[in-house]
Amino acid sequence: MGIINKTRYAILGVLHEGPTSGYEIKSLMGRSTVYFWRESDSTIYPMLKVLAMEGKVLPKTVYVGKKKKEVFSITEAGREEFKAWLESPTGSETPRNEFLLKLFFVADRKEMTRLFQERLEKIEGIYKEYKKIEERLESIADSPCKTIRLKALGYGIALLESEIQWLTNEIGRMQ
Amino acid sequence: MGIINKTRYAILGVLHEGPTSGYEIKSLMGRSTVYFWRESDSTIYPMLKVLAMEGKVLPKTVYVGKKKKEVFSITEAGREEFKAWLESPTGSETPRNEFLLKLFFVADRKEMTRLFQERLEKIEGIYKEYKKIEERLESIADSPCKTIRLKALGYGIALLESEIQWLTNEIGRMQ
DNA sequence: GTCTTCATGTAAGCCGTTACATGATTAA
DNA sequence: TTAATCATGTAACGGCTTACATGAAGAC
Repeated sequence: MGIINKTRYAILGVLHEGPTSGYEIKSLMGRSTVYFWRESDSTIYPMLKVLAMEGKVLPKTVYVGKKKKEVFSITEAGREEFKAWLESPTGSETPRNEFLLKLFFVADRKEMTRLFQERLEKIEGIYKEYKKIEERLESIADSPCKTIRLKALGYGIALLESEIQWLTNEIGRMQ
Repeated sequence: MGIINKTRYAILGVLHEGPTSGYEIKSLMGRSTVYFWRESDSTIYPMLKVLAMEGKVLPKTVYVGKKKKEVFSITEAGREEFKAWLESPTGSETPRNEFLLKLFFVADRKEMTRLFQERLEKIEGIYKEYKKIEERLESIADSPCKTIRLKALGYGIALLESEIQWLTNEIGRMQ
């Protein structure tokens, strides 16, 4: 029951900040939300059409030089739906974490250490990416949006840091 | 391509520790893996049949009193597949975290604080559950399995603790 | 001229959830 | 005797991923 598909909110969220084309949404997500919200290539264009039919977004054909683009802007109805989603209780993610599943079944310390090491390497990579994004964000001009984004990013970074610390500590102790 | 469906490993993992019926797997998962690996009601029985056809598990009809049960035990082939999975590189979870998506789009501090509060309440609930499970685990007899499970649980607890701390700190600062 | 990026889609197929179904046993 | 738990499934639908398709503009 109820709406399961949340691609619409991700799209409305991007459009909330200004008119954008499907392609731009795609590449923007590839640069920003990938780590916590990934959309497959093929989801965005059809969803934009659905949203347009529902009157939540307004399409407009725009020419950049000779290139044609469909640029979508959010409508009042779209804003309302987006706001309602933001304020609605957040559904829990479907708990499917393969790493934790393995951890649960692991039978000896050696295998556990290997799992921890693998995990550590992975999240250290993500941590570095986050730090890069943070640097880029810090270099742009001040704005309320910037402050909030930095806080959101800081949240992710803080969690990664404590995980890295725990894992490093544990791996060290096990050897 | 490749195998996406990991229900099989969750099942093999349970059977790895001893013969079990579909119903028992279901209820055991409901008590233990729910927080990081949820299987829907209807996935387990069909998967057991598939695994039986593949020769990874061996079904056996057992009577408990007058009650009929299908009890499955893992075969050598099943053990091998399970071990191969445990040792294979862990695929990253599909990143779809609605909370972080909202956090990314949130436009003002008030809404952000509300999000943090909602999140805090939720993970405090999970934290309590984890602590209960930990207590139960600590009370049973010592075994290598127990030590490892406790460690895995400790991992989850440590992460939750640092998240709770961060959120509490941040909410306090914002008011 | 060729490669990359921009730009927009369709189609097949698997995966998973929800709802639907059934029936026996045991505890209250 | 009624509710809960044990016990085992089927079917429909929607969501998401992968692969497939197409074509223009600009960079090198």
